[in-house]
Parts: sequence; structure tokens; C-alpha cells
Amino acid sequence: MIPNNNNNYNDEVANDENEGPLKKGPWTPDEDAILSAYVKRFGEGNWNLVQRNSGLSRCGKSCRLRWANHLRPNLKKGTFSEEEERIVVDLHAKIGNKWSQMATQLPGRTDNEIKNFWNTRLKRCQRESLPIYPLAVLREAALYHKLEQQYYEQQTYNMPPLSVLSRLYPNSKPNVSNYYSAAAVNPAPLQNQLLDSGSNFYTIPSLNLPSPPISLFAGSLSSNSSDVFNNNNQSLSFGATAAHHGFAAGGGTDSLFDFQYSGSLSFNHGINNNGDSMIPPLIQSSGGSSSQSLPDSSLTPVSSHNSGGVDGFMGASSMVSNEFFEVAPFSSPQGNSGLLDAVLLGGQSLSERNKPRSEDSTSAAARTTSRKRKSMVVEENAEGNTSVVPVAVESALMNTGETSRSPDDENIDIDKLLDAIEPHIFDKTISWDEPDDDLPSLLDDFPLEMPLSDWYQGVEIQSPGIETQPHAPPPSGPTDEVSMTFWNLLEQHG
DNA sequence: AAGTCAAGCAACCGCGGGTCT
DNA sequence: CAGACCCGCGGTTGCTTGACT
Repeated sequence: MIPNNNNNYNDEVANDENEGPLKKGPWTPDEDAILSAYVKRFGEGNWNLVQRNSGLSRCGKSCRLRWANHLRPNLKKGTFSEEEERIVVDLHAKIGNKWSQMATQLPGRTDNEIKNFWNTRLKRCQRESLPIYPLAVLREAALYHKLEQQYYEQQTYNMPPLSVLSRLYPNSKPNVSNYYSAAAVNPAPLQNQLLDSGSNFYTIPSLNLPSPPISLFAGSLSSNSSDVFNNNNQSLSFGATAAHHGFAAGGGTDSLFDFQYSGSLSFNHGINNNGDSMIPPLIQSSGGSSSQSLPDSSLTPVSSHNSGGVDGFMGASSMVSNEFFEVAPFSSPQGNSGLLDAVLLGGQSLSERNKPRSEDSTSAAARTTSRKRKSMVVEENAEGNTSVVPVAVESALMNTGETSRSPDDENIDIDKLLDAIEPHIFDKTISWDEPDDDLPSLLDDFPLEMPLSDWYQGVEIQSPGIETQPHAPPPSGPTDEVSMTFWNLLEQHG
């Protein structure tokens, strides 16, 4: 593009630092040369110093943008290849408008370039009534979002990210489906029981049953445990995980089984033992002709978070083969999506259900982030096997005085509870030295081909969002019920 | 040839998180 | 601890270009 110095972009903005007015608008070759020379000499960063040190009448922001999008080396220009387009579409179906994240998967492409490419492509698709996402991508993304949703609804966000698991278990490559699937869902009648990493049930002694609707991790994993889904003893399995209805006040503060898991366990996994997908059929909106329904209410995310995608992200209806389909989106209020967002929103919604309305939601999200990162300890045993164990919260719980509240009690001060608990957790735990958002590694582990399976249709999947009688007294044989659910699944699909 | 319109692209803007002072 | 500063991100704007009438 030939720079035009006569457009109104080129307004000069007063600079109050006596360094002359700041120029706006298209960059000239001379300016590019000055900026390139500057970066070559001083390196990237400190963009606001560019103006002072080079005489360039551009603000730091403008310099950074110009360098990042046009001047830095190894930039790939020109039209997107088919492979690049495939990657963009695939990523967008999963993570929405996370342009910078996409850029990390497309060497030489900038976030701005990808964004422009997507917007152009989106308009073209809409103009020509073409599907924004290929059906295969839609299905794959549907599974992705289902797992993502399970991930947060089960409150398993206290588990380490897959990248950490990979490090802990270098000989195994955690499968994202099994990673999620092994998490227990929808606790209800199981009391005094924990399912360990070897699928064994343990009885927790000395129960004290608080029941605030709070979720804490209560699981374990070990490197020599067997994976109950694929019998691969190099893989991981998780025992009891989320506790929707309270946590244990067990014995010692460092005991592995200090948590009480008050709920039934069912296993809700995206991939069956044959490797077939459990992706639900697409649901057709009112605009369509045939009727399909979702067998699993859990596929419908929290409604208040479904702002939909203004940009054609899966939250919005999209054209597929001339019919409108909706698939389970998980979209943040900003219209984006991603594992981190899901985690944050999950924690946020959890907190917001129990907090005064006056609290700023961002603080809840921030606290959730913190909680997510800090509620496990990693131990290494004598054999060098690493296990992740929950930390005790009993004493913290006791300190709150919230030990006998009903989960439906709207007056529970959940924040007070969490605030009391968290310091105790933090004292004993480590932070994962991984970035919060390990989506790239997640995507690396994500299977690319996810054929739909008829087998899925007949399987009842409990919604983790629907809690089964939290106040009901535990059945006499909770273990049996859990085992039945679990082993029936194994028998049916194994 | 001139006008119109849409696509593509570059750049700006506001905002938020992190760091520094 | 608060404010300033830096940086990056995503949304938006507006210019250029080329196709079409």
C-alpha cells in the first residue's frame, strides 16, 4: 500500500513532553528504516523510548505495532495457504477470537493478519452462504467444548495442566479425553468413599460433613496406576475428584483422604473404549427442518455466559450444508473461548452463585485463577513415582464456622469460606510453573479425527451441572452404586 | 472514463494485566 | 500501597485497490 500522507490518519497529536508532535497514520519507508535500525541496535521492548532516542515522531504503541506486524524478521506475507486456513478454522472453532494464540501456531503470521484473514473469510462465507466451519471441525470442536465444560463444571481445574502431567509422566502421553473422563462427575450418594487412582474405593474415617456447595479437588494420581479405560498402565487415571457438596474433615491435615466425596460417581468421557467419539449430535435450531436433540443437558453451557460469537465463533449459529446448527459453545462474555476462560468462568459462576451481588466479578475470577493454580501438592515417593495429592482443609473449614450448612442455603458466605480455606491450601502447595493457559499443549493432545459413534446415542450421561439430591441421605451402598455406574460403562464399552 | 461498491489491509483505540517506583 | 508506566490483546476505523456498472 502506498502511504498517503494527506489522509486524516496523519493527524499529529500533541506531545506534552516537548519532543514534538506524534505522527499518526501510515508509516513511510524512512520511518521504517529508523525503527528497524533502532530495534537492531537496542532490541525490542521499551517502545516508548524509541521516540526519545531515535527522533521518530511515533508513540511507543505505534512503534511496537509496526515492528510486530511489518518489520520484524521472518514474517510471512501473502495469502494464506490451505493448510494455514485449516489451522485457523480449526483453532477458531475451539478457542474463538484468540488471535495471538492462533499466531503462535502459525509461524510468520501475526495476530492482526490472522484476524483480518478471519474477518474477511467470515464475510465471504456469510455472503456466499458457506459454512464457516466444516462439519468435521464442528464435531471436533463440540467435543472440545464438551470436555472443556466438563473440565470446569467438575471443578477439576485444580488438576495440573496436561503439560505438567506430561512432565510428571514422561513415558505417557496423556490423552485429553481420558484426562477428563477419569474425573468423577456429579457427586451424590457416595459418602466416606474415595476412588483412588487404581480404581479402588477407600473409606474415609472420621467424617465431618459440611455441605457448602464448594468444590475442591480430592483426587490422586500415580504413575503406576492403570488406566481403566484403555488398560494402558502408562496412562493416567484419576480417582475421586470434584466434591460438589462439601469436602472432608478427615483425620490428619496431610492425609491423602482428608476429603469427603459426597456424591455418586459416573464416568462421563468423550471417547469410548473403542476410540469412538461420544460427540453428541448437533442440535438444530428452529430454522432447520429436521429435529435433533441433545441427549445431555450438560452440553448446554451456562446460559448467562453464552453471548455468542459476533464473529462467527461457534457460539453463534453457523451455516452447515445450508442448515443452521448449533453446537455446544462455551463463550466468555467477551465472545471468546478457551480453556482458561472456561476455568475462570466456572470458578466465577461457582462463586457468584453464593456471593453478594455487589462484588466485582473480576475479583472472583482473579481469585479463582489463584485457586486453580494452588490447590495440589506434588509428592515423590521412594520409587521416584510422583503423585499429586490434595491438601487438607479441615482446619480452615473449622475456622469458618460453616461446617453444617446446607448446600442450598443461599446465605452461605462462600467467599468467607474460601478466604479462610485458601491460606491453608497455599501454605502447602506449589504453583505449576506452566503458563495458565496451556491450550497449545491441549491442542497437541487433541485427536484430530472424531467420528461420530452410534454407540453414544444410547448412553445416558449425567449432567455435572445437575446435582442429584444433595440433601438426600446417602444410600446404604454407595460404593455399589458407583461401581455399577462405572463398571457398567466399562463392560458396555470395553 | 467516471462513479460506485466491496474486499483487503494497516493502523488506531480502549482496556486490562503486569511491573516499577 | 497507590499511581505511573509498559506492553499486549482484541475490536474498530478508515484508506487503498480493484471489479463492476
